[in-house]
Amino acid sequence: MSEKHNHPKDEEHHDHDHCVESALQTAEALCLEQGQRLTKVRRRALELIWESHRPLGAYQLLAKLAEEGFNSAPPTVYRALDFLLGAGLIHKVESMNAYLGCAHADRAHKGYFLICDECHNVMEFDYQDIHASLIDKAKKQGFELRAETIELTGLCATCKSAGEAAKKAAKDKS
Amino acid sequence: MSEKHNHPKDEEHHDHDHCVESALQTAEALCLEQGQRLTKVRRRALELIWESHRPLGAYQLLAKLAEEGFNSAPPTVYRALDFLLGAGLIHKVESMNAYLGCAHADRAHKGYFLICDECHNVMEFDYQDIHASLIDKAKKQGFELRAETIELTGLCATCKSAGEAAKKAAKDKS
DNA sequence: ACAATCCCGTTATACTATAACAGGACGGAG
DNA sequence: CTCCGTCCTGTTATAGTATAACGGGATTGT
Repeated sequence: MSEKHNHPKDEEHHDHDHCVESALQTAEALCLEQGQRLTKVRRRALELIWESHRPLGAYQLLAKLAEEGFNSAPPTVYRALDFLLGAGLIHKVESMNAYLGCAHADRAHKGYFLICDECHNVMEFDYQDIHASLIDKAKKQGFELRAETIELTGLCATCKSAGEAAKKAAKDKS
Repeated sequence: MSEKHNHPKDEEHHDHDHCVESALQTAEALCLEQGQRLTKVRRRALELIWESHRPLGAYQLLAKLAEEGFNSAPPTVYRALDFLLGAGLIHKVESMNAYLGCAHADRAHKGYFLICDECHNVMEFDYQDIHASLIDKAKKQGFELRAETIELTGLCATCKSAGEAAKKAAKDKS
């Protein structure tokens, strides 16, 4: 029910290139299906977002695109981002002003995130029971739900143990 | 378990001045208890946020403060906001870059929001069972939770029925 | 080929937030 | 009371995020 995503450690465990490629394939299929155009900028933007191991800021992405000869003005990147967001191919992490490849673009889902304050890695998880509760809850208020922003921040397991180790070392020293 | 908050319609139903006053009292008590100083700017900022009927942007707040003779440079307002956020007296609505009085500062809670895309009103609700699930979920991943951003956007009951009425009228006309 | 639409280039600007340093107010120790 | 340290504020400058507006070029369907 939960899925690790974009964590550097994962590089050891999976072929990240394959992730990117698969995301691109999904994107192409989706666009074809919906009569949308996955243009060069959009396609490359999506690739770059996926290649990054953590959420990418709009201007970081813009810089990368510029390096490759794309236009370097902000609207370029924001247009691409808007398109990808609209197609459900990426998510915006509101609390970071950053953008992340969507791990489940091929099926209906909502993106819930666990964000580490320390290393800024993000795990996306898909939590159907909470989703159902939220919908139900909103409906009871006569509220028609369109989007959910669920962002949990804190310390990931790795940083937590690193922090505890550092603390212990400092204590031993004193 | 849920509580309407800051909705214009509520003006008919409750004495908003009382809300503001009560929030201020809570704030004073809290600061006293924690040895924090609720200075003039901070106090006035909190009041203005509460007086507003929807989330207030930092620069909107700054403008109001400036009108009243406070310093008009951004750090003034961001410092006040940081303080109030830290004390748990207000929330930041990440998806709007705006700030909202916290309805339950006097007890431990997390702020979950229902945000209307149309009228931009926000209802805060307090949803203990979801909170518990999220904590549990994070813990299972070895993740130590620090903060939660739960923002649901869509159409509130009022705007929904207004929208449907408008649609119907358009249809009748054609 | 034509029109309609969608996409992109470009310039300018709005909006959101923080860095850095100096001075002043406040509270507690002596 | 006064000195000291700390917390708060004033001020200037700048970083970072996002959109408006307009014109031109590409694409698609007819």
